[in-house]
Amino acid sequence: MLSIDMTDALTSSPGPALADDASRLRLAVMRFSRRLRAERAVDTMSDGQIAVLGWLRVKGAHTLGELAERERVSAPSMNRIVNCLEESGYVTRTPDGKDRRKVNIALSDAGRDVITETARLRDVWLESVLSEFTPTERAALAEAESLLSRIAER
Amino acid sequence: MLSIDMTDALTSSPGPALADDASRLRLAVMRFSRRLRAERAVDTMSDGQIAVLGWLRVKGAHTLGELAERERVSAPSMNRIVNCLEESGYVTRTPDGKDRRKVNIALSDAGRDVITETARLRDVWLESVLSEFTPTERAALAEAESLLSRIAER
DNA sequence: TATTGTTATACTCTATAACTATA
DNA sequence: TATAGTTATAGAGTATAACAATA
Repeated sequence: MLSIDMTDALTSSPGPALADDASRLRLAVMRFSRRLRAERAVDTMSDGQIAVLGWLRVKGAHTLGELAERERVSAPSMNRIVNCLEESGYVTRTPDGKDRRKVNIALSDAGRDVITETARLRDVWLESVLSEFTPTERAALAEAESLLSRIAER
Repeated sequence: MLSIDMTDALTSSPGPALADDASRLRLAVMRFSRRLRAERAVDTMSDGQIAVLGWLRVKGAHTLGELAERERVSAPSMNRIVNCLEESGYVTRTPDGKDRRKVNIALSDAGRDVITETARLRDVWLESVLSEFTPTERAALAEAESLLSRIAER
């Protein structure tokens, strides 16, 4: 039977070490996301709503299907998120001129304001934690952010 | 040493850069966790169940309250998770000898088998992604795993 | 007929409040 | 009275299936 050394770091060799690294990374990310969720009780926007507004702010208008694919949720789930945002006046729906089946979803002025402020509020806790880290550790987390995003897009 | 894109990097100065880093890290982790969730359709165990079995395997028996605190969920939520695991025969409940209010939850033999196999299945995808990364990138992710765990424990 | 978006419905996970048993 | 665990209930988020409009 295999005995796996839990102290192993990531190595360039394949096998048990790699499987263990994958497992540890998965568990760490899941715990982290739950911890982050525990900090969001102060505001009223869901993870999905904030992710969509943040994405629209950076990348501009997208169709519902594009947003669903981007956030890795089903079309009905994304529709529900967009409905909430529209009711709040944070996004607008505009039928596409060329393909009238499509609907372009864009950030309103109110949406732009609220994503800036809400994201700030949600980040207060994480920011305070990061401020206590060393520059080296923060650089490592910046690197990780990039790598995690790359993995998530696969 | 790590190669870091300075337009994205965490810097040692406080202020907007730090807030932006926190925001980006948060969004990346949330997307990653959703992506990971999408890979679990093949099996029937929830994130919480897997996290608990994995923790019990490494750390041995714990009370319900300890597990709830560890996983950052409420006691009723953890109770529900443990109920499912007990019905499946993967954990056992044993009243504590010294304080009869407490209940020790321990991995059964079947639980030990299933966590080993299930974790392996769930890690197949992530492992295949990691195998295509460079040793430097994988070292960065190992470092991130440690840092994310530290943050989650705050 | 295929695709985009939407609605209807049900399921999972989570939390708060209330309850039981023990300290 | 306080604490550990459990039960009852409700809310948020998600998915699949079915439907409508357009290509």
